[in-house]
Amino acid sequence: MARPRTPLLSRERIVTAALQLIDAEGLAALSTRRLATELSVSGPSLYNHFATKDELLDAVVDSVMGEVDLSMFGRDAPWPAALRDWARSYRAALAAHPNIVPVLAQGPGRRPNALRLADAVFGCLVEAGWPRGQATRIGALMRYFVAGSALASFAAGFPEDAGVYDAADYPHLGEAHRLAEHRSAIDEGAFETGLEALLDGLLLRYERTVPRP
Amino acid sequence: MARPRTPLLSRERIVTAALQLIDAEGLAALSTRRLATELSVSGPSLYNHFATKDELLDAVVDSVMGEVDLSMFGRDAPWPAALRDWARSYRAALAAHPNIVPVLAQGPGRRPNALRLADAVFGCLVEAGWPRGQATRIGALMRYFVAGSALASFAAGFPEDAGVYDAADYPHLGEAHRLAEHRSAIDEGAFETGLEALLDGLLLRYERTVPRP
DNA sequence: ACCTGAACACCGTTCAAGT
DNA sequence: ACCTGAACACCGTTCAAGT
Repeated sequence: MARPRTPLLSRERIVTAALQLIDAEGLAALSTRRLATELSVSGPSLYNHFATKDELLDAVVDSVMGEVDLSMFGRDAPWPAALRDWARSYRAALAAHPNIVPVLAQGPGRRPNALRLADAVFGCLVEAGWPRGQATRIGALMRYFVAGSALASFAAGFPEDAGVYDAADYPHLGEAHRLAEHRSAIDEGAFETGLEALLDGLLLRYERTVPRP
Repeated sequence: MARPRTPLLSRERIVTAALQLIDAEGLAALSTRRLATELSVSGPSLYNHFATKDELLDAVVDSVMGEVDLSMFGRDAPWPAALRDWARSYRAALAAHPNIVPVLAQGPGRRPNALRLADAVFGCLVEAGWPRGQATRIGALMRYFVAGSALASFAAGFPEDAGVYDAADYPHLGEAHRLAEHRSAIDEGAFETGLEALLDGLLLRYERTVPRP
């Protein structure tokens, strides 16, 4: 067939299909050939739109970042409230696509939405009176916490069969096999507890170090 | 040659070589064939010791977990101090092997060292008077923070060329290209700031909710 | 510019064969 | 029990060829 009159593919169509595949079958299921098949196209076609598979994955991550709400930073709410809302929105975006989270390891890179996000958080903190160095650190540590909560989903990995938890080896884990029953509730609770602790701790530091306006 | 008198391989030798390869050249460089070559052995030999590549990766992660110091939990230090020491040791272990961090996504699974670690933290908190539900959450959220700090190394991904940060697009990131210069210092500072904030916040909660002994 | 089929070097894994 | 070579189905990517 060669080149069609109207292009069969676009970066956007490819990214959408890739994310769907990753969501449905996991990161390992995403091969360029499989993805091409899903798009009714031959394997090498993708290389007209992305130079490498890594570049495609980068775009997929950035599309997830694009789902994160940043509007709370434009409403001059107090910074802890804005940070709380943003962290929840960020976590919700990652939790909706858990299989992509390991790819976050590459850092913000050149992804426009990731940079927009970093910019918004940093701007909010500086405007609130945080010194720029502190604002950088706080932006980073909030990202740590959110990314970690999406990556290291705690309950998810505990085997469900009680036999694993030999009492002699793990004296305190006797009921850990029950965790799997309500894993998402535990992750949610741990996230909320950690978020509040983090904000409380940061507020203490703020009162100690930032002069009143 | 077939079977040698004394085995050429062992799980331990394979895990050590795999971690070395991952540290030196990244996760993508670890193929079963490449690893086998590194061990002067033919590809399929590994399957006498691990059922799949995933099982091997699991063992590699657990060996890193084995580097985490847990001795602070046996010294009846106050729980915030023990948690602080443990978090630092945990982070140091992951920072020493950053390329393996994405694999943590699989959760503690059946990895004995990961389970031992979860057990120690949980036990310390329960002994300090935290209700079991809270202790579970706190163990999880501490892991989130540490895993996230190793995964989402904030500064690492910022491109070094200033041209990326068009002032119109990212009004607050004008100096972000300088981050790369001292990325590890920033990550370290963000981790320490977050850790203190987290512990301060948890201590507040402790004083509010846990009755004095 | 954008798609195709053929091709290259490389995967993870299975299996029969050897000792 | 533990290693080997051969084989299978599958990768990411390149490239010349087509419109």
